[in-house]
Amino acid sequence: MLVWERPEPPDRPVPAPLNRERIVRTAIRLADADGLEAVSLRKVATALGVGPMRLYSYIASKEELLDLMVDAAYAEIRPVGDGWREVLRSLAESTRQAAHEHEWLADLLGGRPQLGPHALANGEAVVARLDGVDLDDVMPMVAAVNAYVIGAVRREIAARRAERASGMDERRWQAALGPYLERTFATGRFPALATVVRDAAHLDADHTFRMGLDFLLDGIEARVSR
Amino acid sequence: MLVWERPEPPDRPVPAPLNRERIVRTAIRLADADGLEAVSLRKVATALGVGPMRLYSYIASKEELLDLMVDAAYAEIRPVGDGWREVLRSLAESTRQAAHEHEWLADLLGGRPQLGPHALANGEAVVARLDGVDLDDVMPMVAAVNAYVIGAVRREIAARRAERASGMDERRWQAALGPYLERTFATGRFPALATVVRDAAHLDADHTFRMGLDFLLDGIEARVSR
DNA sequence: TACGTGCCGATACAGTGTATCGATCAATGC
DNA sequence: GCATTGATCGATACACTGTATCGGCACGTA
Repeated sequence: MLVWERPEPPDRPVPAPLNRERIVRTAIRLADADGLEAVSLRKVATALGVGPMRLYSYIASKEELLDLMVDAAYAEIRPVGDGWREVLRSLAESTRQAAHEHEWLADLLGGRPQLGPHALANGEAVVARLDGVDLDDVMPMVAAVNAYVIGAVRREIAARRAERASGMDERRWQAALGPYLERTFATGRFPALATVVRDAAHLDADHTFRMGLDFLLDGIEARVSR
Repeated sequence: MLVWERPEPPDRPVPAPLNRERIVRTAIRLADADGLEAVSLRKVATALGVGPMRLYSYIASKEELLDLMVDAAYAEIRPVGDGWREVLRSLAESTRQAAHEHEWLADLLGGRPQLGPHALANGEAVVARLDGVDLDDVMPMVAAVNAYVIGAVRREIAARRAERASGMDERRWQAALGPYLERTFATGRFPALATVVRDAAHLDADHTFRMGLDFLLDGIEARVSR
């Protein structure tokens, strides 16, 4: 077969100059699309058109890559507003929104200390906007809000995934979980819980998040201006 | 070589009757000793003296094993006390204590919906003790406390691990982290943060946890008795 | 041109979760 | 009592993981 008849080999991904940013962006793209378990050094490397070991010039371990991903996400989390209440609320809401856009964040947030530049810049932005607050109150306030957000977001994303996993539509979810809870409650072993689940008002995710956040901010207000 | 000269083979671990409880207890023992990454189906099976695939008669996947571990841990989390404030505080404190005894809990809490019998029994115990509270307030209150605890405990355990990992003593930790922060702050890019870290009072883990919890409970109080 | 040197990445290794399917054993039918 | 069937169990295998190793290559220097 002559050259002319043979098709050219497909374009290889050009060995573009590598750097941490490109690596992290690629990993985030994979994680956004298919979750954290889709992020392996081999897959990231393949997507970049390089061998797996190439990445080890830029990171020392996979954990470092995950740290870099989280720090990159922190770049999207910026509090705005005036006054400590607005600032903390906006910190919480924008963290939550980042986790909605990058569900894998829910798996990583709070899992390791965040000391990267964007995380620190985020802390700086928050603290700088709390300038009216007593210096000794700043850290506890921010820590409490962050703790609440991390936990709330984890539960929210976990619930979302469970729904999604039980068949793509919400029909099956109710078909699978509803009966289980019905049967469980029917045993009579959880009467108080059954009553609450059956009779109390059910808030959606947004309202649940905001209500908890309001609790917290109200409580902070009571202490800060005591 | 005659039989008499040949040593008997070493005692095999007797193929003790298997059940989920033994499997879960073994997995928890491994996780307590060496962390979650020490829990592999092979290691659990080996510790039980059986082949890996044997476990699949009792669980459908590793995730199910982790779910069972979390549910087993919930058996140790029981709120006590009278009045919603005492109950919620005790829920928070006993959850935190369980995570101190089983650090791997910090990795799993909030990661998947908890619908196991012990988790439900825990919910039942909490809700049953909140009988004075308006029915529509119960879930938001409990959800908020749980969210806070999950986040707070994750951060606390993460910090503890970081210290422990940077050399067994605390010397190296300060030798490694202190200078990094010093250098970072010395750049002048995080002035407000630097001021707080350097000049504000530093609470230990216990006080930080309780302070955040107090914020939250105060805020709940404001709403519940409005 | 010859030599030393540093680095890059192919290969290899030990480990993972789990699908597969042949061997084994109990129960059943004659 | 024996043959056959059926179910069950677990050894083997597979695809994949993170990362250590080290041969070979390119490059800078003598």
